[in-house]
Amino acid sequence: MARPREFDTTEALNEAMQVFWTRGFEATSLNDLIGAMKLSKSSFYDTFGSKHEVFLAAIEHYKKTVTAQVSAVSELDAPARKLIGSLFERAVERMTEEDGRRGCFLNNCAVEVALHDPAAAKLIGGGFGIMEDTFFALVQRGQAEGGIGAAKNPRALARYLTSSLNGIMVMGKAQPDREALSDVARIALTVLD
Amino acid sequence: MARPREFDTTEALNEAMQVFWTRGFEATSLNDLIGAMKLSKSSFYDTFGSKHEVFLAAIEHYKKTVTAQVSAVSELDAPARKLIGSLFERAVERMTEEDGRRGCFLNNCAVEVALHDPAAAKLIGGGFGIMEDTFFALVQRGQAEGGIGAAKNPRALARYLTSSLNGIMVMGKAQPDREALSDVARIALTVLD
DNA sequence: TCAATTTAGGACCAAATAGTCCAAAAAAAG
DNA sequence: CTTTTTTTGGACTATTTGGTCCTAAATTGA
Repeated sequence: MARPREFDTTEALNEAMQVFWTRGFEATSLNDLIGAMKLSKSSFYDTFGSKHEVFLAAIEHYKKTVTAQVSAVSELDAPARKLIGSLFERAVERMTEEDGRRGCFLNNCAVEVALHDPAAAKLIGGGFGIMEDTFFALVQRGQAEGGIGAAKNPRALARYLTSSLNGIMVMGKAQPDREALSDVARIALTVLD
Repeated sequence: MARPREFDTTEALNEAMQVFWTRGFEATSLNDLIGAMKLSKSSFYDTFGSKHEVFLAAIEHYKKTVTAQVSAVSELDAPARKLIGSLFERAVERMTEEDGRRGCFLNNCAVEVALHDPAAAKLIGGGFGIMEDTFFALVQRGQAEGGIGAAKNPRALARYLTSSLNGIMVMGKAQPDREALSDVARIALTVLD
């Protein structure tokens, strides 16, 4: 049952996430997975149960790692409004880079499977919730600092920012045009005035 | 070669679009398709060539039909700003109805296949372009009418609106919460002030 | 009604799918 | 070094995949 000492379950999960991220759930085959995770078929089923279970675990893994990165950015010593801006900027930039065009894993999953996979939908919803909470904290900070209009409902603003970021990433999939995406990001953030 | 007189290619394409729309490209099988299109396998390949070609044709079909509906709305006799608002409202409403949760076909396709299917990506980009143009016309009208701030770049605003609508639909996939989506839509439109 | 054309059904195909199972290798523990 | 525990590779399964092809049925126009 226990894996050999040097086997890193988290790392394998990370590889699985990468594959699902770039190819999507349906287009990822078992062979793709065990290839990326560097384990045998038998070990795969031993340890993870099924393709679907790995998929759910990969979403969970994404939430832990990527949202942690975003949270880290949000705690940098800079005006909150500026940090929000840089999160948007980075998204635009990534959508116009070759390896960044796969966008946000949660976004991809939401669109591809949420409708037919309730378990995944729940995890994805939770992931968006984390993003929202991150923005919420930033907005509150920004309102205290004065960089963001204090009259607005910070929870609604946080939702809006999460949604906007997702919109930019969808647009970037079909039209990875930096100018256009920059326009969108810039305008989206004027709401914070 | 020619189909029997009463066979409606456009209607078959419409059925194909419905299936791709609700299931996505990868998850749609040949049997799903010929079942929905009500045609034999041989006729399918005779007439449409391959699954992928039907997929592209379905995207094209969507552009013709759905974007035409949107254009129709945009020509109603009401303030442009109001019309934009009702387009957003309708999107929110649809994302919270059972059969509307599949969202926007272009959005789904962009996220699922654009990265790996250049032919599809091109069509999808064109589709977003049509949406953008529709918003562009509305924004210009709104600016002339005075309902939309005249100082802003209408092209950039149109891009922003397209992106925002897509963002709402992604959020709706995982969190079909009407209140939350309404919040987002309302805030998104404050940009037009 | 007859002959030409077009369609449908389904047999068939090779490849790929997710998943099972076991014998053998390898590692760990003593 | 031996025994026990783990892990592996790959054979195997049953099903499904997209796609081809041919025969028989149906529809057509005359």
